Amino acid sequence: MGRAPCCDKNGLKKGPWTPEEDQKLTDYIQKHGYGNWRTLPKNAGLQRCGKSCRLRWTNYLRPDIKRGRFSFEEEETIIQLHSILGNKWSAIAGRLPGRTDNEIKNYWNTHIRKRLLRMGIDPVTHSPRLDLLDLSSILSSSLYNSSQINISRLLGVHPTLVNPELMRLATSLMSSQRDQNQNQSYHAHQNVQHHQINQICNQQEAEQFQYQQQQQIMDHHHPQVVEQFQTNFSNFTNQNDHWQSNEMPSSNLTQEDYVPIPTSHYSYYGGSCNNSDQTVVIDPSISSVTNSNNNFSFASVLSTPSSSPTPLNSNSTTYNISTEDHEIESYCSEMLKFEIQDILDDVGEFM
DNA sequence: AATTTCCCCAACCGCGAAGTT
DNA sequence: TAACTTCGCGGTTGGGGAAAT
Repeated sequence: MGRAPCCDKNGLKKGPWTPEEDQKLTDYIQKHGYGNWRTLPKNAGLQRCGKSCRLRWTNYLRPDIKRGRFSFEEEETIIQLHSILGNKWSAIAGRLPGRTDNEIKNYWNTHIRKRLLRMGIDPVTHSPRLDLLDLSSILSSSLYNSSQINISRLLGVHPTLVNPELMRLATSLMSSQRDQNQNQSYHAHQNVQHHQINQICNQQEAEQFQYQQQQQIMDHHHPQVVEQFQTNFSNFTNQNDHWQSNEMPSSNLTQEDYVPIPTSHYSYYGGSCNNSDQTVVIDPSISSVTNSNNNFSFASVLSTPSSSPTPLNSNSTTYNISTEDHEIESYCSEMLKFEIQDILDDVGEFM
């Protein structure tokens, strides 16, 4: 309903805070608490609006704020939570003691998001960029009979930014697609979707549903490939014993903090592919990956997404990669290549 | 050394939710 | 129940420092 008058209309100060202002605000809050933000600046002798004071306190002056670079564990937690919550920065911040929503938001936009893009992972959906595209519908309309598919041109991506294995996978998928009947079992698929809608019981699942629909396009058109992807990822995690299911990350997360992940879309964690199952799956990516380089969780960047309004940047953007960024990125890239290669092998056998 | 471009992040803005009268 | 106030959130902006030219 009503809106608080803007600071401008009252001639209040805007812009960067001075040390004197910081001191006044800190002193006042330490003595009286913040109570009513609207009246606080007047009482504290500040020519600021309450909103500005609140922001300054919560994002900068609060004594429990942790400063400095985000740790691997914090990054992992952010990515994991973002995959579940989307751009709910305050909710994510609530799981990261000492970090503010603003700080996490900034860090996401300036570091993590770019890194995921470089790795070919959509920061909105947390899925490999390829399956975001609904390639089947794009290609079936215009390039259905083409033997050579220029994926990078279709995506508007510079070829060097596309993992060649992903390119191969896309081509393979499109080749198999060519032989399939577009309308095959479509109505059965719709019934499954309807059933799933009825199963959606909480908001987070509802947020995931839109993405699930995209995934189900893949499920519908390429169930064998999807199943192989699952199986391979499961095999990989078992073989390498990387997932330490009893361990928790350094954050305060507990198992109860993780929402059940519906298995109606294909899972990167090796869960069931059965569309009608509603098995509760605890996300194994909460466990750290023990690795000589770092303990960044690969699964966390491939986990179940939620809708997010964050727009994708142009893929043609080039980035400077810091040493630490590069370590994380190269580790994840190697794991991604491992998976894709296995899938390709199995797809080859299947075809 | 000067200028331009890029990048980060503190701060602002607008909106909806929640609370109060 | 409507009108109003306050709070908190997410998206965006722009100043300033760093890097590139």
